[in-house]
Amino acid sequence: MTAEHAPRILYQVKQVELAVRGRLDAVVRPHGITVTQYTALTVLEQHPEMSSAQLARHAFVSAQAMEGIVRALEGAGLIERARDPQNRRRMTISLTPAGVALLAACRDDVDRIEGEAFASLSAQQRGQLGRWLQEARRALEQPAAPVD
Amino acid sequence: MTAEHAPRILYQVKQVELAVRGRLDAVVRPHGITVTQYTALTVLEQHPEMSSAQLARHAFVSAQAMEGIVRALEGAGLIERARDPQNRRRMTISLTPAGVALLAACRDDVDRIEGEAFASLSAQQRGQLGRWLQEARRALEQPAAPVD
DNA sequence: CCAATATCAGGTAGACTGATATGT
DNA sequence: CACATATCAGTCTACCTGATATTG
Repeated sequence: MTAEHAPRILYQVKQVELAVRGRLDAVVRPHGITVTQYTALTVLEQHPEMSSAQLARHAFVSAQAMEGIVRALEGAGLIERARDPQNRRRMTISLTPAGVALLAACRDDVDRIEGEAFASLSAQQRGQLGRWLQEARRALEQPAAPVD
Repeated sequence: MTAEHAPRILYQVKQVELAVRGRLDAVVRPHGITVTQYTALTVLEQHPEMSSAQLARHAFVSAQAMEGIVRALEGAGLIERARDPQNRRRMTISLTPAGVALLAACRDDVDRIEGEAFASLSAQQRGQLGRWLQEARRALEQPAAPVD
């Protein structure tokens, strides 16, 4: 009845993301990249050999937007692209040794932020949280049945 | 031993945020605002009478960055600012009827996205998830004890 | 004088739409 | 010819740093 409007879980997700962004920026900026570029690197770490177009769909942005990010990472020598022999229009992206090294250099600092964020949760609870979030992303990934 | 690097929870949070952004954009863009501006409105809904500087700290961005967002919302007639009689340097922000109406107009669509994202979770599990995320934000908010 | 707030100015990054070239 | 991919160009939003005025 009262228009109290309890915060949504999506609101909480956004709030955590906002809180993390600044901390992450402080970690990755000294390495010369932005948080967005770092995120793209971590996606490539999880999903090797993606193309820029696949990466764009994965991040729910336009191919042109991802192109800019990929070009920046390529210019910095953190990734390299090669024509896919199977599909000559595709360029498969892979991390260079420098890219792998950058991720390794950030790993401890990022783990520390994660540890801080979820300090009060047991390993089991963290697993549960991760699975719920993974399921949420999966659910949002597939386009909703058109209401039409 | 193997450098398998299981995805972090922070990675999952970011992935959900990426997935939500596009969906949210489709909801709020027809109302003439951006996702960032919408987020600021929802923060004001949860925390009335904040100043732009407070809003900036809440979102972990600079006062100047939030100024631009606030000015856009003010220009669109969704918020209004008034000098705080207690502190004449502060401008307290409040939602206008138009701002309240915009949030109301988006509510069902956003609830639908949230329902989709967490369809597989019980009400109890959603409560647990929300509390864990709220705790994570709170933990990240307070600056870590300087390692020094 | 110092701290906080608001705000101007200029710069970069990341997102968009539109258009083009090429390969399947 | 349709579709996917890569990429150029222009524009807008959202962030940044630096500087300034005002108030506490």
